Amino acid sequence: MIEKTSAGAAPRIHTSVARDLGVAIVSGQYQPGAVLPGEIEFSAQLKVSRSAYREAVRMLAAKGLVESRTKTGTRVSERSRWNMLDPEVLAWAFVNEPPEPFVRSLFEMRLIVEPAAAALAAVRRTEPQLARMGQALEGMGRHGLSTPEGRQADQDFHSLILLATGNEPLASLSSTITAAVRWTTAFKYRKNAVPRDPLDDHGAVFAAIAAGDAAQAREAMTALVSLALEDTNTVLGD
Amino acid sequence: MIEKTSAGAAPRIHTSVARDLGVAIVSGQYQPGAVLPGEIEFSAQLKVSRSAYREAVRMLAAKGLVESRTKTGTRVSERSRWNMLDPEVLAWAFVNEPPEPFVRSLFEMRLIVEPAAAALAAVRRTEPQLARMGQALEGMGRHGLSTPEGRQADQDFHSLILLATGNEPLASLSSTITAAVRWTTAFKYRKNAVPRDPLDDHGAVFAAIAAGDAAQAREAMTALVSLALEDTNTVLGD
DNA sequence: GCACCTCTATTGTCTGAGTAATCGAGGCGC
DNA sequence: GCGCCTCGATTACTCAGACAATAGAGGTGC
Repeated sequence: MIEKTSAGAAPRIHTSVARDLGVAIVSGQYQPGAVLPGEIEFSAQLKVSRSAYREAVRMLAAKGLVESRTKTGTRVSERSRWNMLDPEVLAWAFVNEPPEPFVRSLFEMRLIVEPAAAALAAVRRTEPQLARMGQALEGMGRHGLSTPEGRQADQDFHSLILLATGNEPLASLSSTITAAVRWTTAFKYRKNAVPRDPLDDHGAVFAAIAAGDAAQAREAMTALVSLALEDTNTVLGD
Repeated sequence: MIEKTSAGAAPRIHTSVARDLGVAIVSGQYQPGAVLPGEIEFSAQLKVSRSAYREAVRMLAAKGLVESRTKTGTRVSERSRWNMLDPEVLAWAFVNEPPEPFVRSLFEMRLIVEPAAAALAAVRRTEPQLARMGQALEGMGRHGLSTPEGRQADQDFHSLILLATGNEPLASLSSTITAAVRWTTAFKYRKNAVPRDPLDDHGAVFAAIAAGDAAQAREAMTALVSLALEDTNTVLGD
């Protein structure tokens, strides 16, 4: 839950190279099918050793962004092979302003997954999980979404619901969805379009989950995400 | 769609080391929190160079399975950080018989995602996509699920539906879900529990999508996955 | 007992060399 | 001319060895 992001992260070269290349790829700077310069040339150009460069490429390959073959070289994979659900890939997609259809797609996915997850969580959540949801909700109310603490609490809330489904693959979507929540929220605030206070919506979801009412939880979560999508649409000028 | 798996794949050392380690981790041979032996010792033990070993570790780190820190060493991450939706991780999970709750979780996820995807596909699919779905369906009927060709057609069918949603993040679940379809089907047949012919179920989904009937598509897909889950339950002895 | 310092073990980074696989060109037979 | 085969060059892959940087452990002084 409490992800320590920037603090203790020692800057490792292969990681930053992977990040830079990854951002360049997902933002379209390298089109799918394009071949990267050879290892020796490219690593020299980036002012890093071949080993560090190769490790970076391995990371990108593990996320489906590139494929390396002897003689052919390293080429950018087709978009359909990209692992868009990988939290890092998603984060890279939001470094530059992502295309509007992509943001809508994320909300569409949330509208599919989160209501169902809320329904499952309503009947499966344990007491400690419920307590932590309450704490997150309280944190949202206390700090507000304009502060990092409040946003963290928001993400925690959504994450906890997915966790409470007791479904591990579904919980893996947690990092993806919280990333989506994080970036779209930041996006909205960057545009100075501060929407309604979403605390009531979250409260309704929490109440339904606390009551163990699956149908109500599904409905409340649907409303929550729909309203968030509306807000985003307003910002995007729909 | 047509994934060339084993054919032209040259065996690269870092890939096979990553696979072996990945399988060992997801099958619980290395518990979360456990630290792997040091690079030098472990790479020597595996009879590979340190560079190859490090590249393998970078791949595992990219999938969230391990975390490396100086001095601390490389340790297996908490399960909640694992990228279970990564196609390779999922494949690794099925190398050894995965725990039963995990298989159920996958079906639960399919039950959430696929009906919604079918509904979207019904209203968004293009004619070429519909044609390819028809071909896949025909391929299933012609070869049957006992042949690799028939199973491939089955996976293609499900994959095409996710693709036809026009939702990129959702389409990323395609490889995950087809992997789930692949392994559970193989699992069932390995147990010699050949179930009903699922062709009619698929036909109903196809018809609804062809007709552009979203509600009907959702319903038919729900029925399809539910029946598949029932079959699996029978095999698992529920 | 506590704060600080040193020391050591471990990953991170770099360099340079040699290996293996693959694609394309050129030669050969028909 | 056309198809097949051989050969060579290009590229990623693998290996070995060295040094740097960092974060813990353990000792030291107060």
